[in-house]
Amino acid sequence: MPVEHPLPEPLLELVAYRFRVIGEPMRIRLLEALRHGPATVGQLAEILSGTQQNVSKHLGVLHQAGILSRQKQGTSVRYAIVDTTVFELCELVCGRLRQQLTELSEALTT
Amino acid sequence: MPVEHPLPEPLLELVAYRFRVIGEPMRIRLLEALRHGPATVGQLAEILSGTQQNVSKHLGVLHQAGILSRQKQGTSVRYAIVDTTVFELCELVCGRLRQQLTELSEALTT
DNA sequence: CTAATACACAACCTAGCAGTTGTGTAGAGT
DNA sequence: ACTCTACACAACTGCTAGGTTGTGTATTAG
Repeated sequence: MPVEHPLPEPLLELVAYRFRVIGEPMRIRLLEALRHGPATVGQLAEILSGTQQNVSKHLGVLHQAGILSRQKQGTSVRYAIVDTTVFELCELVCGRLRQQLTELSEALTT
Repeated sequence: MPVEHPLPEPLLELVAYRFRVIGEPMRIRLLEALRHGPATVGQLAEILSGTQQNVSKHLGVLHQAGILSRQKQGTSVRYAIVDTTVFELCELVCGRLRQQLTELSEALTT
């Protein structure tokens, strides 16, 4: 069943919050980095050239939103993707953005 | 072709910005209201119980992002959806949220 | 021309969030 | 016990953006 309209206010807040969680470049980069497999905070901080605290903070946000899973391994913590729909979301937006850009360039050249 | 990884920084910013644009309850409500057809600023302000200025501001953001079209009709301005992918995005998130909630309630009852 | 309508723009206040810095904590090695 | 490593938590700063208020602009009616 499709979602009823209008959306109830609490669900509305949740949906908006979910979009805002993904609406940060750093967090998208973290999701991209985790796309090919789990990684620890330190690994991600090194790959993305971010501070440990900042990366940990963003990972915490993604974890609390239910997008990532957290697993302790000794002193390390491994994060992994559990909500793969985020990639569908990103590709939908990417596709639409490229469509907009091509339309714009066509409008400029004609 | 799928988007290359890692995403280049400018595209990353655009994608993140697009998510942030949709990541506001008021704007989602505006999109929902426009789902069944175009409407003017005044109509939307009345339907959603918002001030004219605030509604106009949010509509401007959605228009600048290429999600809405703007058409003057006398003293009124009619906005309409041009990017229907926003609804796919919302339904993806809604579906995922409901799945999370059911999983959570199941985990609580067992 | 005057007035009313419908909308957008600008200034302001404020809340929220990203990023940094400092500190606390838990596990592994010596 | 001591130390190092890896991570999280808390406090602080600065910026961004939402909401309100006030004002400007264009169109229509009288």
